[in-house]
Amino acid sequence: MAKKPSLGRQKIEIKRIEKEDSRQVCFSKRRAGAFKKASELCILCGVEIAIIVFTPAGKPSSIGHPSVDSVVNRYHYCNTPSFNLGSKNNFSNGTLRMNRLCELNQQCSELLNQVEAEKNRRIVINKAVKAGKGDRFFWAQEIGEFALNDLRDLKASMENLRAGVVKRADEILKV
Amino acid sequence: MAKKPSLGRQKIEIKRIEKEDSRQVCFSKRRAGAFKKASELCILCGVEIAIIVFTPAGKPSSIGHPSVDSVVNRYHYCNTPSFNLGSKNNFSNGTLRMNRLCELNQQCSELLNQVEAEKNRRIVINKAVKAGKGDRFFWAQEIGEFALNDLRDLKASMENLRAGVVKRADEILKV
DNA sequence: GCGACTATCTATAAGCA
DNA sequence: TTGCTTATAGATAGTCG
Repeated sequence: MAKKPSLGRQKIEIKRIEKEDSRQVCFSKRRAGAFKKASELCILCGVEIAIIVFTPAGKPSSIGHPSVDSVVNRYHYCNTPSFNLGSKNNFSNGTLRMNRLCELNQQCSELLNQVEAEKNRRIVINKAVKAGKGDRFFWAQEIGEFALNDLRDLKASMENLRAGVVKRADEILKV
Repeated sequence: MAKKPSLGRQKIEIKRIEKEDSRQVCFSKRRAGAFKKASELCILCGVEIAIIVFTPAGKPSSIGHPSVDSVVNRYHYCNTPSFNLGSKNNFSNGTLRMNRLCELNQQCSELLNQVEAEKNRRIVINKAVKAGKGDRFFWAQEIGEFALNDLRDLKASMENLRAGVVKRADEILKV
């Protein structure tokens, strides 16, 4: 009779794969997929891109157009205020520090944007909830509470982060 | 008569998209896809990864875990002959600073993940609201508004954080 | 670890809001 | 730019060799 050669692709949860073999296989396949995506993005949109990844075994693996180094250099260059360029040979500490601060700033900007977007979505949902007339939504209630708890944690994390930044900045200034 | 709501996804050739608008849209969507893939690879396989890409407009955009810089540094370290190790002690201050900043970067990454998780939950809630069509949802409404207030606070915190980072960065540059 | 294969799952092109 | 929808193209989990 008919056999089932394969169940086909199964849905998986995005969390660490515990089985080492599976993790390794997944890594190989997805790394290839990621590199391909990068390549396509590069060709389709004519942009520069670089990916650096470390295998589970800790070996570096990378791809870049025109090259990893050129992209990384351009990245550092872009994150370095132009008036620092004259003292390029002074790169040592200040510039590295600056890069990190700039990056942090950039990430925070992105977070801000996301929060803003999320806020707007909340407004929409609120309106929907008001307009709608639901019942038998116990499960939705649970979800709502989870989300709320998460937001509390998130807020706390942000506060810690801010405190850390301020403190660190103070330390730097003392030097 | 029957209309054609959409032809759905069309096959495209992997070559530079000439139409500028389309190229820009494609870039935005695929960059998001690529970043997501990187994030999944990172979580599923527990590896470090960084992507640096420049928008068609030339602006740098990046993602990295634990941070772009830490991955780039590790990459350089791996590609750097050991004779650089001798001057380790020269990094005394810088290294401590770097570690601290890396921690902050990591916190930022985690926050990003949390925001992402929140976004996903929102989608679930949204669908739930759409799917159901009952009434008396006042509790959900409260939750929604509470969350909204939290988001406002969160946004304010982030703005302060960013302002602090920018200010400190400026001060450092003056030195 | 590397391909091959299949059945699914996921990403996304196109068009519009 | 970002979101949403539809319908399809592309990626990949599970399995075998």
